[in-house]
Amino acid sequence: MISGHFTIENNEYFGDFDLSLTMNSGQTSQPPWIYDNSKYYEVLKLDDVNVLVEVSQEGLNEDVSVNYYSDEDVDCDIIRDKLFHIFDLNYDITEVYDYLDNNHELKDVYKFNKGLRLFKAQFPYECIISSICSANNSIKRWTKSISDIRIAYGEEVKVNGKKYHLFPKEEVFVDLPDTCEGLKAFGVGYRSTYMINSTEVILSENDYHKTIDKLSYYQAFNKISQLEGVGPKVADCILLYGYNKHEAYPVDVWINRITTYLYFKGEKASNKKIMSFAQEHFGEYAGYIQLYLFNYARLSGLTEKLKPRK
DNA sequence: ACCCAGGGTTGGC
DNA sequence: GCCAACCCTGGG
Repeated sequence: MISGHFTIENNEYFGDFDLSLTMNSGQTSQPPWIYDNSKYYEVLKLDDVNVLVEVSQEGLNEDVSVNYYSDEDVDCDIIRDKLFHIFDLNYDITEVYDYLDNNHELKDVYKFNKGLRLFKAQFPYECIISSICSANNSIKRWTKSISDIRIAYGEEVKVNGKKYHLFPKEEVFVDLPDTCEGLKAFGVGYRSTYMINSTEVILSENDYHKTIDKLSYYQAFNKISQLEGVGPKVADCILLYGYNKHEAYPVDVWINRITTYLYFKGEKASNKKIMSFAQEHFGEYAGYIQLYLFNYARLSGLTEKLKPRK
């Protein structure tokens, strides 16, 4: 067993980063990593080598401490690159801060989101399944389903006597015992057929993920929407968290209420209308603004205020 | 015991 | 475009 350590310092990225806030903000890319004794654990697959990372940070913009463990030799720059990708640390987020500052509707938003970043999936596929699972579901429930599926079917890595799991690959997923029925044991309900059928479509293409990567946001949206269980909201989540397309603006009930409250004087608007408004108005900042508005509403008490009265 | 809601999508009209 | 139905767990 090989192990090593490095840190990510604040001056290596632009803007703010808060690991815990990012990890626990309910983004549909994946469940939060395993949390134990103030540290987060996840298995990364790097050039086909499994590496367990142990990541911690004392608070906003503090040094991020990374310990890693693997059976094979790994270059710690590759681990660093992967972590930068997952937490979107290559992105100069101060552009978003400036945008918020210069738009009076969004003035209060930043102070509830200090250090919040996109929490991107290691593999687009895990994001697709997580996002399908999140539809008409609660955060608590879909994250448990996904975690349990990983433990049951994902590749296992053992470090210091403890077991960790990757998300299963497409090939494993379609071959699950009893496929759809078996999946239901994890509390995913009717979404199990969506998951399996979509996986089959992905596998039937030559390199599905690479194809999506190369497409523009708009083209990618149309293609990903063809998957079963993927409507407009889930499609945008997948594009944002799975394929790093920042123009996506996933519209759920809350984003609908918040956007109409801030920009439509509270008048009712369809999700479709809100989506196209956001893309024209926010452009490449749409994804972050959606993330920040959702979290802002959760933390500021705005959700209570916007709940419809019966 | 019953009812409701959860970061929606589907299929029917 | 609008509307009911979909599974299932946790909480009133």
